[in-house]
Amino acid sequence: MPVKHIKLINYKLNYNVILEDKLPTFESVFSIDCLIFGFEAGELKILLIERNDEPFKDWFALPGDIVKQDESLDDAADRILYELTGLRDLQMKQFHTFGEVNRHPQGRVITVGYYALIRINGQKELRPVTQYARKAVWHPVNSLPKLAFDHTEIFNNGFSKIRRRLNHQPIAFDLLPEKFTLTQLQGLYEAILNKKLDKRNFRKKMLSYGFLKELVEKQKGVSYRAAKLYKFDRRKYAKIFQNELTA
Amino acid sequence: MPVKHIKLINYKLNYNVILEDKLPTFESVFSIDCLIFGFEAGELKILLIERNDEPFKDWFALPGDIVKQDESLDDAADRILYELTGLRDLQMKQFHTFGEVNRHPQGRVITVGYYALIRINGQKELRPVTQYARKAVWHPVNSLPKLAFDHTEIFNNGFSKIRRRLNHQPIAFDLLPEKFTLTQLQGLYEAILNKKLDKRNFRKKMLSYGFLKELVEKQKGVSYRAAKLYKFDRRKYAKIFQNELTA
DNA sequence: ATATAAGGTGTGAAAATTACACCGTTAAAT
DNA sequence: ATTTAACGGTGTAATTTTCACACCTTATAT
Repeated sequence: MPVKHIKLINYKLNYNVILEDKLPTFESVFSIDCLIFGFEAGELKILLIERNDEPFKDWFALPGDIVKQDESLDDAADRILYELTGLRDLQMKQFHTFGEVNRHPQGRVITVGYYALIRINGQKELRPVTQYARKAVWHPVNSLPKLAFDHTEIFNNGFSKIRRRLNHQPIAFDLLPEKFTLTQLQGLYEAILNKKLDKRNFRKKMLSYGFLKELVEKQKGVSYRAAKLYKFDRRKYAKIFQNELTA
Repeated sequence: MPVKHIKLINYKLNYNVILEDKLPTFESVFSIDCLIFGFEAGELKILLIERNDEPFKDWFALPGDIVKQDESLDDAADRILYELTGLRDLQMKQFHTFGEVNRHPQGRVITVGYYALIRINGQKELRPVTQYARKAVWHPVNSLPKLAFDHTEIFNNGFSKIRRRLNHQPIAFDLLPEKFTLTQLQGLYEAILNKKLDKRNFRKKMLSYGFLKELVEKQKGVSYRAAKLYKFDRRKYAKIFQNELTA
């Protein structure tokens, strides 16, 4: 839900007026929008900012901004995400570029969508560096509010790509703590794919890949039998993947 | 091989001089580059233009140009391909956006890569509408010359994506004539994947999908037993695909 | 001790994948 | 008429992968 709903209902109507009155327009720029997924309390979430400026002041939006003249897209993505959320060093990847003529009210803006999957770390604070984002928050993907601009479309496009990628690449591990249980892993797959999976088949298959390292350590602080912890072994994965490529 | 090799060896050295002397520079623009695949004489080919202007005059390049202020990326892709090659109505799709700072000598150019797979039609002439391309030619992917700008990288990126897509989507049929034999289809798969496939398994599998329509008509003009012709049945495919999605 | 909550395990049926070789048909060349 | 070159077309068995399915075990809290 938009943060200030009543005000915003009138927003579209006053659009052109507002723009002509107050906002700068520009000829043609690139921007980046970031789709950052996290996993917390069994739920898949994305990172949104609350906008502090027109247009779409007070709306939720994907963290995004304009690419500078002298930075590559990849560099811009890193900088922008940092400025808007305080998060750094994420290794985002681009998934699609959105170039409809009127997708942005202030001018021609072509935006490149980037995504990353990360661990939500209770410690790490989300604090925007610029004033342009009032704050950054994690929001469950299952109940997203209306987003500014065409960000809902961008989200849908990126999410469906990630869903497909999940079956081919080990992207899920980026969302989990370094040490995790198989049940946690399964819960994550279920959250992304939005369907139940069979426990025995899931475990059999995951272990059969051979890139999970079983740890001696066990889960702690649970009021039931503690589960074994596992790690994702990047080295083993690289070997397996390499073989697949050369086969 | 570049068209005028000797001249071009010195090109990079003289680069800045040339630019400062003659060429316009610009702040920041979007462009489109098109990767158009065709299949002819058992070989996979892409469409290249021979550049008529600096920079990279006389080099081969992917058909590409700058997006106008008032056209969407998809529309721009259609227009640009038409202007440079005379081809129309292709239904291209974007595959990646290239945004390194110095990828273009004249200024900051971020380019969106689009691809399409089409039938090479002996009848249809390739004739560029603008002078900026001297001509457009089909070139086998297995012996590409050095390309202008970072177009070799763009080609590699797009080609590897198409290769992967081949196993999930029926994109091959766009490259064949409407009526084709199973041997032709197999040859195409082999050309794209760059490996031999087993004839019996290939036919079994293709037919098992249920989206090929066997025609009464047979191949003509061959000096050996004529093969059955098949058509790709989009309606059946849509049904099958729909079921997969809803399952 | 007992209740609770999740951990952890195996088998059989069905489907998909892989490897593999020969005869048939046609047209052109002799 | 015969031969030759070139491709068309077909089936089976072994292996691997996928899928459906249910119960006992273990740790903790009461």
